[in-house]
Amino acid sequence: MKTILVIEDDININQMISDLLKLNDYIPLSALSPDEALKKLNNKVDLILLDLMLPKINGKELIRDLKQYRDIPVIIVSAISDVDMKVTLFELGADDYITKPFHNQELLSRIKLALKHHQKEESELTTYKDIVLNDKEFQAKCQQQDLKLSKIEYDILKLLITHPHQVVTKTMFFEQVWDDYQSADENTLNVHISKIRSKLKKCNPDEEYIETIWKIGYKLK
Amino acid sequence: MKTILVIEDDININQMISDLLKLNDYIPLSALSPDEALKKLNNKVDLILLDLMLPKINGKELIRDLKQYRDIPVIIVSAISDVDMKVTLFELGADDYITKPFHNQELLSRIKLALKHHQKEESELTTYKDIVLNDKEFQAKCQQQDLKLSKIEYDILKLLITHPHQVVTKTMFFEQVWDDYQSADENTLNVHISKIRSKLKKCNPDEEYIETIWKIGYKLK
DNA sequence: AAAAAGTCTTAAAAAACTCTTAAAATTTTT
DNA sequence: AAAAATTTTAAGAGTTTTTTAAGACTTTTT
Repeated sequence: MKTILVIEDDININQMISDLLKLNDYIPLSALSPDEALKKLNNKVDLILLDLMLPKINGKELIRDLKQYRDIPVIIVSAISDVDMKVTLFELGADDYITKPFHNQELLSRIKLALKHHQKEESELTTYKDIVLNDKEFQAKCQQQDLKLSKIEYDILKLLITHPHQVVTKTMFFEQVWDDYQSADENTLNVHISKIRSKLKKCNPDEEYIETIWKIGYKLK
Repeated sequence: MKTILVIEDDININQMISDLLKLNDYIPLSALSPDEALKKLNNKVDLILLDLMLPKINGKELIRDLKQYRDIPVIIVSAISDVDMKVTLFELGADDYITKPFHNQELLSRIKLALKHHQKEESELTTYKDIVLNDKEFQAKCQQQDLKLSKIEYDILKLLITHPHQVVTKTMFFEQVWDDYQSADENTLNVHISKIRSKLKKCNPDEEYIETIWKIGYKLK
């Protein structure tokens, strides 16, 4: 169930959109002003429908503020067909727009599409607890801090995170992390695990991540 | 004046759209079938309006064929509101879609938007921090000063700048900068990076631009 | 409870990779 | 065809990563 924040000052339109969303298995949240919208962001919000209410509010600023906290897809609902403004909104991070009056089906389509797009982008990240691996940037973070892993350390952690709760055997490490697993030494693996643990501990001393499975391997707990 | 190829098997609708485009200072080209469309691509075409005519034609294949030749923005005109299909079309390179029946103004807006988006991507300027690449003049500037890069150096920097914050792997460099990436030598890449760095440092000694990602490649930080 | 086997941590050695510089080879321009 | 510019090759210095090794520690087995 996805939660959608509807930012629209006309209480009737807001109600209408909310009802439509509810009918289609979304959880609507209403906000009649930008301030109210920012407060509602404390809830889990998966997508934002934003009426620009021009010229009352500054769309640029609002989108920046909305996106600052978390990367939530934003669809602009706009009465005007001012294309230049739309371009600017896109540049700022609006993901799509729809002009009033619109067909309900059209709105629902664009919502579904934006959610799928966003999900796809998120899927490029690998996460476990507060650890986030970003392959594109080759960056491992824990508690938003950079972990500064070497390539082998990164590969080892990645293998663990892509097998959450499962035991990753030593053989699996040797096969996947080292090209030539014949020459692999268990001690070497130990040392790398130890280093990863100490780096994780520096970031978050209260959490234990890697569990030793005696004689077999390691797993994330 | 932008040329728009209208692919739509219903001759009346095709005519109607073409008239609308002509009234709004576009040059319409009509195609009633995929085959005809591909032939018309010999003309200068800036944008494609594609009616899916489902299930008669395979949208996936057609978009791939249309885009293969040149990267032209494609807007899907669709009678159905099959969102999953739309997602696939997006993945294949459709840039936007509009569902029938649509308002003329809405169609024109989306065309204008797609053209702008595309132009922006194609536009000559690529920037990162105080580095500016100008493809048309083949000139790289930093702090307004000319960097005097060679072709390979320019290509390397361009590849980095078009992937900000992402790691550009050595393989990516070899594939994109050198035609034959088999013969590529890592040492050669090192030397070019070194030269780019020294030229950047001359321009702006206080900034570090290119970060080495050990065993993987480089990235802009 | 002692011995054996396995694991952890640390530091140092070894290996792998990168950087810079200069000279050789190639390509482009004059 | 010579000159200029670019690209590649090569080599040594420098850096980072990976492995090795040793002693302390933990779990399992006897």
